[in-house]
Amino acid sequence: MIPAGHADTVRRSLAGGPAMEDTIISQRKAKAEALRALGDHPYANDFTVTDTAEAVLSTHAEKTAEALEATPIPVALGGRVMAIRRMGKVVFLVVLDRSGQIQANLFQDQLPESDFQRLELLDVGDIVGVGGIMMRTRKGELSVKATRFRILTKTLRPLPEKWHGLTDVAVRYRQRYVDLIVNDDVRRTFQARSRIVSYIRRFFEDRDYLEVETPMLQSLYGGAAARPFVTHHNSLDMKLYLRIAPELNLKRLVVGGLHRVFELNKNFRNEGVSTQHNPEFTALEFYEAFATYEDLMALTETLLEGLTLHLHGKTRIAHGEHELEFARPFRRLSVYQGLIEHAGIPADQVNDRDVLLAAAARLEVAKADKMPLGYLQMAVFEAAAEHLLIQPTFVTDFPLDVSPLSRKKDADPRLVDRFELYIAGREIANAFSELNDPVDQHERFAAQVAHREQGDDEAHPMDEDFVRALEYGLPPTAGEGIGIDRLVMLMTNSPSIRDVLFFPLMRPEG
RNA sequence: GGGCUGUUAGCUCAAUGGUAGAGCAGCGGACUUUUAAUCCGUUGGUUCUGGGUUCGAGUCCCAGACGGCCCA
Repeated sequence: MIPAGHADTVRRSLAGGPAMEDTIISQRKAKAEALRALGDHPYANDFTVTDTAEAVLSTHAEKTAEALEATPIPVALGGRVMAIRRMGKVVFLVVLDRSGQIQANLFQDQLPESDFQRLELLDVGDIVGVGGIMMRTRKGELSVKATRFRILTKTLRPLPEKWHGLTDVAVRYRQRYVDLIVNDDVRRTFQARSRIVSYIRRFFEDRDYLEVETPMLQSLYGGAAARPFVTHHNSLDMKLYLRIAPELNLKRLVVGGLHRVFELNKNFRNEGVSTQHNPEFTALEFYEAFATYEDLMALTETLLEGLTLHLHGKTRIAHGEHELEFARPFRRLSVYQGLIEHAGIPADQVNDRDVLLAAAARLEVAKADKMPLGYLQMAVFEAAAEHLLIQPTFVTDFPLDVSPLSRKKDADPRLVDRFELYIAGREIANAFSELNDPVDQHERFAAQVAHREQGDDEAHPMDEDFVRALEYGLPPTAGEGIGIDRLVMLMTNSPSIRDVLFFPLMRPEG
């Protein structure tokens, strides 16, 4: 039995603290000390785990109780106790490991006496090691008949209630470790995220792309229309920006002869927080020399169709109230077509400022009168069409104004060879044939600087070194960025970006 | 930034302006095939924080903190 002195310590602590949480913690600390008194380390690391729950359950799924008894199958599992059902001389545990849950059956007459006694010091949430053989219960549940049992890590805090779990979103995000323990779907979402990232890496590696990493800390930011975070380097005493995109550095690498590169990494944009936005987010960018934006549409279709099949075994998946179909080919819609079809702009007036302004007013677009033509066209397009683009749709042929890094269309220099992929009403990808004319690039930067001087604080800054790189010759190249968080949201049917980020940005706890 | 809304035991939730409760968890006990085990007994509260109104505030008012939803 447990020495009376230590059992008393446990009981005495019941009289304890003013708050229940403190009482529970002091009770459990007393249990940890009682384990020590019995010669057990309450934070042991010498239990050898040879099996996982999912593997043993699936391997022996077909075996009958008799077969398991005739041919004993030894297993050793380690995991967290999610439930304890005490029946006197038998105790049932639900143990959760990295693969899933399994029941362990602890019969008093199957265990060393000391192991069975340790159950008195066990709480839900503790990490345990269980050794034994596989068996089936009377109800047929494939489970472990324990011949060894140890508490490997004594926990001090109680888990949320087993039935309702943890639902307070603020606590779920701040204490994601608890969320991950008790909410299976959260664990599955992040497992899916990992599979998505790994599939993408393999996809590009298989196509002879080189994965690279370029700086997050930059003395000059660029590659997107966004406001940056600013920081400071102490010993160099210089202002630094967190990158808003890796685009310009990746194109420098293509200039350097790395003709197929991708980077899958973080970007930082100084903007608000919403169900679609986190200031820190993950993006894939890839660049392929001697390719065009048309080639990238085909590549993107292949990537997403393959990814959907890989994850779901089919190309049609549920997302919120919609069903999304990822089978190739995806719909194509030019910006002009969108203005005509969804904003009611007559075909011969898509460049008519007054007609667009009237549409903007009708669609309640703010500050439309101050916008240059291309910005106005996009604002009207987004207000009228964006939310209608549920099935994967390539929006093509963007106005030059809003595309300072894209190649002009040979057939119409007011437009560029660019597309954005919309799915479920949201922008998922942005791609274009790269502008590689250094003189044109310099002029585009100058135009952006002019926009900035007129108050557009998201306008692109001048980057003289990037122009110099182009002067050495960027081969004809197409590049694309894909928002990984938003892609994971689509693939895991998650309504908020916070559901696919382990630790979304939060204000500090009060 | 604006509007609406939430915060009560470790967790999930109740409570006409009138003694803050339940279930789960915890603690004591019974129980050798349970499955949200069951049964008996029982502990536990800065009602987010600070003011105010009131004989009396979890509840009404004001301010603040931290969330959520919608809008910009």
